[in-house]
Amino acid sequence: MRILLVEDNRDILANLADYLEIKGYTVDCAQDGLTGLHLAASQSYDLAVLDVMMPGMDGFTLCQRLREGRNNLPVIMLTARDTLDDRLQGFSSGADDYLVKPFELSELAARVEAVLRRSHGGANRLLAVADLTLDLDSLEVFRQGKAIKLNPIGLKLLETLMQRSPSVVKREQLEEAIWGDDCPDSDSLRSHIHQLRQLIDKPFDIHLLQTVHGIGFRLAPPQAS
Amino acid sequence: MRILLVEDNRDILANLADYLEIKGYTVDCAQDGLTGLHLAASQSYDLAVLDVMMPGMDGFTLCQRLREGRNNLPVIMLTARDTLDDRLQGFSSGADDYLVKPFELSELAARVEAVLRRSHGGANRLLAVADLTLDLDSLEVFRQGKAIKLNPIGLKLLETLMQRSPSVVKREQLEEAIWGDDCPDSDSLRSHIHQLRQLIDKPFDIHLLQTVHGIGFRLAPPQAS
DNA sequence: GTGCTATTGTCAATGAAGTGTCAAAAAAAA
DNA sequence: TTTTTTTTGACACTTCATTGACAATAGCAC
Repeated sequence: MRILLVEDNRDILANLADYLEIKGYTVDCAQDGLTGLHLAASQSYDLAVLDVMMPGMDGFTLCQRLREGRNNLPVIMLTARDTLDDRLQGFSSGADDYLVKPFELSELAARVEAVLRRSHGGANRLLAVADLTLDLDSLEVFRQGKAIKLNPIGLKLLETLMQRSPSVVKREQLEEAIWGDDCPDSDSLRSHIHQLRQLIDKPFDIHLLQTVHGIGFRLAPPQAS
Repeated sequence: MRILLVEDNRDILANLADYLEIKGYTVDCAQDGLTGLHLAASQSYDLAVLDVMMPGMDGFTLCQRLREGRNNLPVIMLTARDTLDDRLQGFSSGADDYLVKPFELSELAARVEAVLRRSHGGANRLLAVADLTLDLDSLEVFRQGKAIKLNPIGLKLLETLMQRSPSVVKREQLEEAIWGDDCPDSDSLRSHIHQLRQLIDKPFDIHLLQTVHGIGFRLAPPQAS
């Protein structure tokens, strides 16, 4: 696991770096925000630990830059207790966790471990088909970066289709996935498929939700196997 | 607060002792491990600060003896920078924290404060979602630097939502988190969610507490992945 | 190709279920 | 007691699921 550590105080920096290395992490250090940003851009890290108070680019700004440019690199912020209140409004910069100075090193280790667990092996189950994604934990649906709001049934339908993509899913299988054993009399599956199409396909050029006449439906880019 | 300080170098010992006493602690000193052990056995301390390199009984051994004999006296170890193995051994012997020489006195004070706060109070856990924070020890809630006062149920609700953020938390999970197995007959969860919204979302522009119809609620900034 | 039939797409309306809101009663705490 | 917290019920409102009707399409037999 690689950690990027940005902290302007040389002693604290050395202390934290030593400790994290003892814990088995590979640590790269920077003493100012700009250096940290460059490192983050040129290297690949699993986690960034940023001090808030730094000359030049402060931790908040650095965190925001990281969030803009790269994929979601987890961030832990270090902040002094007496500046906590004033700076809370800057906390929308998107850090994953915060640590108030002074803190124990073991506390830092616990946070690092927790954040890494959450971001890596964590319960972040994400389904993706082409440019369509479904996060099974937050139940957020995105296509081409746009958020899409779905009903519970729409979500269940999409989940089933995505999990089996690009296979065809039979109507009966879809109905069972939604209603279990007691399906409604008339086939209201049609309506739900229609509604799902309206939301995930209609606003876009490429249509992913395809009908296989007499059998069922499949979710896949056209002419894929 | 009583601190036991064990350090063989007379000058350093005096320096540290003076500083800690200025900071308001009561400090007992020992210049070797055996004396330190006797003091620890006969007196009652809140914290021990031990040098690693000492003639006779070294800091590690002393730390282990302390751990064997007495209840959990918190220990901070002082170790030289160039001895990495020492540090590893320090943690296996059960120290709560350690400091690499040379260090600033203010750094020592910070560690002492942190260790004492944890051993007396709880761990300093701070949950954060966007600009909303919840300190699990003091049970203080802040948003944009403003303090927010919450009921016990509101706190429990917020804690559960923050811990799982940005995942959706099902109604049943929230109800179980609050009431355990015997939930109230009617769904008073609605009222509590409503009240929580009034306090943490209504006064602000960005609403964090989102409802996922038919499923539950989630605490997250809108549209964020 | 033509016509027939089963299947599917489309849409609006209905009723059901879930939710937001508020205030008063009940319970608990101070 | 007084105060705070929690529960409950009522009502309005939103969202959802289901249904039925009709049009459009695909597949099949001829």
